[in-house]
Amino acid sequence: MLLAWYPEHARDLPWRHTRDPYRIWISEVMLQQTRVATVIERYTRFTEKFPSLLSLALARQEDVLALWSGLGYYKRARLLHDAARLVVAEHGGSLPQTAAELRKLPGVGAYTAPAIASIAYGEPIAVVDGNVERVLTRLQALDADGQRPTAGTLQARADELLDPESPGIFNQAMMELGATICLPRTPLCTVCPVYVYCRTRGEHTPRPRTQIVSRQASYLLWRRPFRGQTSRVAVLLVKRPESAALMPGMWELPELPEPPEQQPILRVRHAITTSNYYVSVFAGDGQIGITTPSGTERKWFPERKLTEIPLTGLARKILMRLDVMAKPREVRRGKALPGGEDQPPA
DNA sequence: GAGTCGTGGTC
DNA sequence: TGACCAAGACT
Repeated sequence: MLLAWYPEHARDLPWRHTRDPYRIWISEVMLQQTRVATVIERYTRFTEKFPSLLSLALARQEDVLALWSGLGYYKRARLLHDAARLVVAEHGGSLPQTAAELRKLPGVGAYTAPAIASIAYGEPIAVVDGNVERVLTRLQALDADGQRPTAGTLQARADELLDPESPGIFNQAMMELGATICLPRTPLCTVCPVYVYCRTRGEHTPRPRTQIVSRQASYLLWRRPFRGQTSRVAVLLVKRPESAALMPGMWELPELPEPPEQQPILRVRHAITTSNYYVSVFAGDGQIGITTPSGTERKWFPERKLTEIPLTGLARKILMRLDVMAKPREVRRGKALPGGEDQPPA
């Protein structure tokens, strides 16, 4: 029933048009904790720039991170790059073909290994992601005792249900069901293809979350002509230390310890995992001193270089809102965005 | 096993 | 507006 439902209702996604294990791998890593809609555009750009595992392995880490900028969880990009080099060095450039072997690659965990193995190589092994967990928990009332089922229980139940003839399709169908029908808040039980088998019909206790705290931050946007050319503008950026726990080695605007006595040119809210940052951006002109920790690299970047360096998501957001940085080309419907929409208030 | 790591969309 | 949360991995 699920296998019959899937072809009719599956979304048309770029990575469903390929059987290239490398591309499946890229898509799975990008999709980790990241929405499909966000990944689509990034996947396309990434695979255009790095069309093969070898091209990725040969790339500089900075160029990989630049393409990842804004996607979040930058450790994924580093581990992906490390894994690509490892595959070239130790596996002759071809991905391992079993979940057990794939699992040994950095960044390939309990979900991603079976996902690649089943989708790209047809190994009969079930995936358990957030969707599958929710679907199974509801379908079989696995939290009837008030406890969330363990990973082992979920994997066992999923493997029991798996169709060994079409493991890749089955796995994607389970995830698709969770993503489009068996939704977290309001499951669409009336159109669910497995409604008659469902023990709960949507009852489900969500997992507890860690609390969000609010913080404030001020940043400086300092622009000046680039190499004396009045037609080109450069922006001052600082590089986060390689030792930083958060976003190491990525470029951002200089942060101000205190908000200066002037009106900000932009206010934005930016959520970073467990913190909500209320950010003010001030125009710099050399009057506002910036004190960066010793050893921190500072550099003036011309506008056109900004797309080529690993910026933090917040820096990208600020530079795009203030029209310093061009927005990435709009793909959908071929409708070019008129520049300069979403202007900040004066 | 719980904390941590980013971000943008949605309601 | 603010809380929720997405095809998780790692420590």
